[in-house]
Amino acid sequence: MCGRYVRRSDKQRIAEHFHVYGPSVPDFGPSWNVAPQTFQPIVRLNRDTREREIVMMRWGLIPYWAKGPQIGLSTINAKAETVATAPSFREAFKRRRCLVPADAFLEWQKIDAKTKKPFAIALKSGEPYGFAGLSERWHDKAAGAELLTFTVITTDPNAVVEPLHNRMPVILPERDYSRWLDVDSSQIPMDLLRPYEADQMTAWEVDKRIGNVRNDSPELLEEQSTTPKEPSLFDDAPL
DNA sequence: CCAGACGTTGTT
DNA sequence: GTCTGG
DNA sequence: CCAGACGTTGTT
DNA sequence: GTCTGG
Repeated sequence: MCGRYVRRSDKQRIAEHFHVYGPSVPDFGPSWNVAPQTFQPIVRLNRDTREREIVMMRWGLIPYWAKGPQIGLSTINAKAETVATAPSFREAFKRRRCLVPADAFLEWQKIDAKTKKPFAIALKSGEPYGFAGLSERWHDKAAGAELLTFTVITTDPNAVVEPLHNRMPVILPERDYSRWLDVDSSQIPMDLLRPYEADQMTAWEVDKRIGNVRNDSPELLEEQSTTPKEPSLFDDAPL
């Protein structure tokens, strides 16, 4: 599964990698430990211009029909096996596919009942990558505002992840970005929902304190962009 | 997903 | 053990 | 017909 | 909004 990830790319780097050229959200810095319920940048097609754009959304998808935001606490992931038919995801899968920029995802390997080791999994190339994501717009009647949320699709682990965990996020190769984002097409890109090529990935154990890093709240994003506090997460990365 | 709290009364 | 906040 | 769920992971 | 269970 994917309950945490690393995004060391700032807005500029993301715009370059995902070829986003148009107007976009305010600047933001990296997040070294992205947690559910925080606002993160995603890439999607602008509904009017059909150009790629970066939008900030909250992690934990709330279907447009939800009566309350509660369901968003358990929809940080969507299973590839059921995403086309599940009531909470099927409409978004057809019409609101997006890419979630990341540089690594974190998995805690279970050693025994009370011990677990955190690992980071990234591309050997060190390039950023995109999770296959879905987004929704939910009308919060209480707050009288629209809330944008997203989820990350999961699939079976590849050979790199299998020793660590029984699920992994769907990561899309660059060549498939366009097809995934093209929500106008009547062709549903189901074939893209598969484990990433293991030969191109690497995993390494990270410091236990990764779980204590709290530098990705919306309030801190602006501060981070000027004074980033970078944990040594990538120091040992065999990239 | 993890980390951290897990309580009450009264006062602002 | 279980819930909440991030 | 209405009421209630709609989700994932991991743990028991 | 739509499906399932009763």
